[in-house]
Amino acid sequence: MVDISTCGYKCSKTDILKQYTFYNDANPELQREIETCAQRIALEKYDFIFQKNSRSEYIALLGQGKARVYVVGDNGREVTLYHVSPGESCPINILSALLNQNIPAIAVAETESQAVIFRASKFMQWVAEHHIIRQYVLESISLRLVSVLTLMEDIKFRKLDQRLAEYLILQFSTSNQRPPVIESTHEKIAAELGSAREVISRLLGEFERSGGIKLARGRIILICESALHKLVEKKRLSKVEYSTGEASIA
Amino acid sequence: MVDISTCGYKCSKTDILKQYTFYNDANPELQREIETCAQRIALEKYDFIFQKNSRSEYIALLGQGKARVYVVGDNGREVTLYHVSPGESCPINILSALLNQNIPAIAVAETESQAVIFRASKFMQWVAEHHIIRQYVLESISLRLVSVLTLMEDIKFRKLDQRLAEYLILQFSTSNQRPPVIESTHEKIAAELGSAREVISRLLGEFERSGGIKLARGRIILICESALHKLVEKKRLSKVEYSTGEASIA
DNA sequence: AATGATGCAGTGACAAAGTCACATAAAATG
DNA sequence: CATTTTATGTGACTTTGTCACTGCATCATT
Repeated sequence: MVDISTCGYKCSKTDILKQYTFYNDANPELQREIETCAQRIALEKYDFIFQKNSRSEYIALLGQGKARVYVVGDNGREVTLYHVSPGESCPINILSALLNQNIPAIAVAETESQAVIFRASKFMQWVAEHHIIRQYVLESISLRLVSVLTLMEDIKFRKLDQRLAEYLILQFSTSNQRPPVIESTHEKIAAELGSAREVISRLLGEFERSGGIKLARGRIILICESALHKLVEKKRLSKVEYSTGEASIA
Repeated sequence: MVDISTCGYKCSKTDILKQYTFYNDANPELQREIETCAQRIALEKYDFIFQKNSRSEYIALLGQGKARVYVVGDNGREVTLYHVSPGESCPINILSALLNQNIPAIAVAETESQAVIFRASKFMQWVAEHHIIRQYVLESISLRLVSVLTLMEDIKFRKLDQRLAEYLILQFSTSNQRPPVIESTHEKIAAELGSAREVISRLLGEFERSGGIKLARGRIILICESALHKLVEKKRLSKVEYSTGEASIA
């Protein structure tokens, strides 16, 4: 656990809160109340934020760092549901805390992180009293619900090589090295995509042989981005053909 | 579209609303307002309730019948996300309507159905003003989020034969015939489980050969329930072993 | 009763992905 | 530099999905 008193940089409660729209849009009175109720916590890399089937009376908002929310199967395989960055929130946390229900997933800090937490009861009161907070909660839930459904579609309907190529392109794009590099293991990539390590290794091997990337231990180097793009585009004729229902609310 | 004026049985707005806890728990004044704002609609079997990427300014509550909410892939394969029965609600509908966002799934009436609808703006107002409504909305969202995550785990981590056997047992248990019968096609079962028809056919063939069921066109007859239970139990040692995180809000 | 149309189920060959049991190799540690 | 840990490679096999069919039951129409 990081000693809070010693960390001065980008670490005050308000610095964290300022990254959240609902705080910025709140009236000064509410802002002051939010500040007062916020408790600071620090997380080290790989700290658990919540565990499956546990309960929490706190809602956490990340100010720095990144969290990964995922589910695990009996065999130890994982599927990453989504990542939470500063300014975002986690509906699993919010809903479970507000309703005091078992948490149906796991969250860990992917990096050293700074956050504030609120008692669920206090937060629920704000949800009741302030349209801004209510809107924020509903929007963040909706956002993640959509992303989880998209993930579901990806997992069921898209080929793994396409998803992997897409993932690599995205990760390369966040690299500041030249040529772009991903510092990760096959194991971690498998957990991201909900696959098995061996399968990822095999596919990466193919990608390497076809000249798109170069593999090294714990590192993937981009050689030819268009080769990866070709993999993603392969078979992607989106069918947008609706049968017309009779009665409908939409 | 069924002619509303001619249907007398179990069809008044209040009959529908009485199946919802938030209505029953509401004060008389709110009850009256809900009744006033509710508009009746009738749905025939296979009517679409909402389409993917459409929008709706209405929130629908089912009073009779059943709806299926699902996603479809390019190849036409489907995954059923959940079913909505009277007294329940659909967070995809609620969230999309309240936030006026694109609907990320499809819903159809599985049977002839009766429902009431509300304008989203009115409903949002109730969410703001009444704790009962707010609680209902959050609870129903949470319920479905958990069920979708459970579905995700099932899809990724459990073998199809186990899921199928479990599904059959559940369906047989709702049959009022002796011996129990499921009136459905392999195609529909595949859509429920997010698999392909051929795969379901194969597995059902195995189940028949091993004496658990008897197959007929559009019909599955239960022969030996314990044979199915054996399939479900096969490999199911739930691992409940937590690694203990350092800092945690739960 | 014969004719087709339609929807449902069965099958065989193959491809994609997951599983298992290893071997090997690169870093990290002492 | 020897040992341990962690990451990766690989082959054999199972499960699931895909494709291209075939056959068969049911229903409606001659």
